[in-house]
Amino acid sequence: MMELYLLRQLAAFKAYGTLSEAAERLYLSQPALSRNMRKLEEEIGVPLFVRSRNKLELNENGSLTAELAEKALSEIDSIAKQVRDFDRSRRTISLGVCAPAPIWKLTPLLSQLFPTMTIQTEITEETELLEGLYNGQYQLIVLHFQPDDPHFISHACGTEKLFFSLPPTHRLAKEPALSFSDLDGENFLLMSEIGFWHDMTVRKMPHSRFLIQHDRFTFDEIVNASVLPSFSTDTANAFFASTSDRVEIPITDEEAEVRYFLVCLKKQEEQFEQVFGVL
Amino acid sequence: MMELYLLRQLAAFKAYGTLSEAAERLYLSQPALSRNMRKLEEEIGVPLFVRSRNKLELNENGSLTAELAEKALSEIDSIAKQVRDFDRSRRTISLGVCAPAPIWKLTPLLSQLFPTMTIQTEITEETELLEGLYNGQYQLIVLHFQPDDPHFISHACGTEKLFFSLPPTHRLAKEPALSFSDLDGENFLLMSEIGFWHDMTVRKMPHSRFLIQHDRFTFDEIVNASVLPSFSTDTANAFFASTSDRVEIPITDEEAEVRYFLVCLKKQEEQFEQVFGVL
DNA sequence: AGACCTTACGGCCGGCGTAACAATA
DNA sequence: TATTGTTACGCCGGCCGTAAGGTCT
Repeated sequence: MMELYLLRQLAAFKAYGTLSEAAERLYLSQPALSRNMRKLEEEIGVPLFVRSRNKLELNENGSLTAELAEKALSEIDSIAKQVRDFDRSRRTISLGVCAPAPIWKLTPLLSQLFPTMTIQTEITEETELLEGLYNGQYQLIVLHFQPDDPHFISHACGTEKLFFSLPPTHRLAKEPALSFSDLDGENFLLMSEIGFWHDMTVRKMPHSRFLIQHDRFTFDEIVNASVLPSFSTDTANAFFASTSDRVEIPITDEEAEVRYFLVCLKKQEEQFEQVFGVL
Repeated sequence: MMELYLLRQLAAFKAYGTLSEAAERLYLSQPALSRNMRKLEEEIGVPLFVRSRNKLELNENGSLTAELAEKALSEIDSIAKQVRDFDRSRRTISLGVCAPAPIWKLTPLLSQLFPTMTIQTEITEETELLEGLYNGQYQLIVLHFQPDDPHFISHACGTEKLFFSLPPTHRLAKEPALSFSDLDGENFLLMSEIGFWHDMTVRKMPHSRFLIQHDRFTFDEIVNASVLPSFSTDTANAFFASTSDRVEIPITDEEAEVRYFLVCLKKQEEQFEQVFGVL
């Protein structure tokens, strides 16, 4: 009955070359290691070492054994990790979204409907979302359009409308509505991690520069303390009361208003039907 | 440090369904197994079982663990075998031949030149010999023709000439020479394990039947006690003095005399150059 | 009552460390 | 002399078995 500690010790001997060195690395006395290598040799029943009077080396059998041992050991050692990962994935709902807004509504909802599950969210781009839904990385995704893949099932889960957020002193602050092109060329303050909104604004205002802030608090402070234009959305305002004196001006381009769709694999429809029911 | 006996025990529990049954199969007390399954669970750190008051079942984590364990265990258990096989193959020269005669000369020769090696011989057919030489199953093969594959190196290693062996009373026993066709239709006594000679005689004498004997002693006795024709060869006669009163008549067909060639892989030429030198 | 799992307690075997020795460079 | 490997001896932790108890059918 091949014992694991012998294989570990053999692998260490192969790695470190001498019994003394290997024993030290293994936190083991050197005589113990010497004994155990003999034991392994006897157990397998063929010579694994060439023994000079005070030198020990692996022969071909020993090298082969050590290689096989390394492979088997790494497999054994990975078992616990694989099982833990599997367990965690079983207890986790991974939600991939194309923008932050859907998270604000869906996370509390999912937590309530699946109280034993951990809700994990990730903002990334469309292609990654679709791929991730296929390969099981996400159980649920939110897109800003309705996918037509028959393997998916989807349901509208809210809208979001983008506004310019201008200081009252801005030359266009009195306008009732504006288009992207009206402010194209001005520099904007922008949060990072806003999903597709980033790509959209960059695309619609190719002459503007966007000053990316990674920290929400910093962003708010700079917005209040500067005259740089920025963006806000109806959804964001509903969730986070803002104390700034900024003027919010609707954007007339049709891309400035999006409908979100919550999507899951058809074969997981049953698992999430409650969620779709509530929406 | 994942211990193997725990995985073995888990695999047994999966296989037999209850702790009691598994413990019995493992020659282990049932409480010990119960304890150990708990220990494994704690070591991995996630629940592996669903525990009713007096029932224990694997949950999904447990099933996964058991599967991974089975795989890893079979790998571990095969290590010793793999190493023993490797060691044996290292100490063995496998010689594949197309007929028995070359064995008689080559086996003693190889034993003498490689006194620490075991010489293993096998009679099989041409295609297997060539394939076996390629894939390492044989280090040396003997064919009855010279192969032209550039990966091989070959050297003539003797000839063998086939004779009819007829009782003195046979109607053709006085002929100085005969061809296969002269005796086609008669029933022959034939040894098994004679390699290509079997196919050749069957092919050259399609109307004859061949009475196959697997035992040499039986064959000799029947030859002496019957009037059935059989075969002999010059090489066989040189190695094994025969006491029968049979008449040996040369066979005129050109296929009745063959030249043998010893073949090895070119890249192993060095290892066997002594052998080729002696031939 | 019988089958199953769990907890508690004590024994024992196996792997380890210390010590002492032999050989090489 | 310093380093390496081997042999001898006694300790101790961990795994096991027995015994006893609880739950379900």
